[in-house]
Amino acid sequence: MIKKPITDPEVCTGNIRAMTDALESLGGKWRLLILHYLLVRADENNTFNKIEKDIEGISAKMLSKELKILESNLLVSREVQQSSPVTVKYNITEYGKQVRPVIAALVNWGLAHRMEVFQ
Amino acid sequence: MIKKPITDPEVCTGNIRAMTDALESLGGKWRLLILHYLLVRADENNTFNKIEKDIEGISAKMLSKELKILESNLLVSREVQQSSPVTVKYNITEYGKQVRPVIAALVNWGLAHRMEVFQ
DNA sequence: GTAAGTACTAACCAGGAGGTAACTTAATGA
DNA sequence: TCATTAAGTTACCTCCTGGTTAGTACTTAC
Repeated sequence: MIKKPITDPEVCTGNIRAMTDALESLGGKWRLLILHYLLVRADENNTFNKIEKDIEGISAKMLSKELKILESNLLVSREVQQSSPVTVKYNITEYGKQVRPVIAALVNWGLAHRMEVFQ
Repeated sequence: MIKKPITDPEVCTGNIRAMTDALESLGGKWRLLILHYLLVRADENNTFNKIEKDIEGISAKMLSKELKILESNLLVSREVQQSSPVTVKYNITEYGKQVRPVIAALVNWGLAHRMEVFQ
């Protein structure tokens, strides 16, 4: 029930910009799904192929592209492992873990919405 | 720090579906901005033209389309007022107010992200 | 030498999201 | 009579997202 900060016009325009920023960085079909995947599997050996197989429906092209963007936004780390053949390990960064509340809010809303709309 | 529900594979697939649902219903460039607008101005006289003028950059076409979708998802109410010319009042529903945590999470993340990326 | 595994990349394409501008309908007021 | 206002709608266009299919570079195993 934080009334003042939300209704204050100045804070509001800041909030709108913040939300636009967030939608820009986290929007799209795959980005939050990838982050969710890596969040649940932090510190596991999340290689490119493993992620591609586990996230239903994603193509190599999209995975590669989205991982690059997430990496450039410091949300995901990329580590080449000198095995043979060379594998690449992706993990969520400590900073990236801050998306947890966003994902939690969406998951909660999604669960409640399914209840509401489909009885 | 809810570990069990998040790492439990069965709950996880449910979570993924929930998040997909949420992204489907709330995704896109305008929907959350409209909901944010109506959330801040609950019970005000939010007519079509007023919303169109206040939300920077949105066109009548997009506003009309998105409001229809939000209404069909029970997030927004539409009320025709018998003035002349006839005006239409839009408001967020009680159910729609449940998006508040989603918006709050995005706003918080957006603010923090701006700090991180732009120092 | 060839097949398979890993991590991509390139080329091509379709659909849809979203932008722009003009038009509609109905009532009112000058 | 003409302009104005509110709430859309329609037609048209563009660009981006994302899908599909191949192909590349490298290394090891057979």
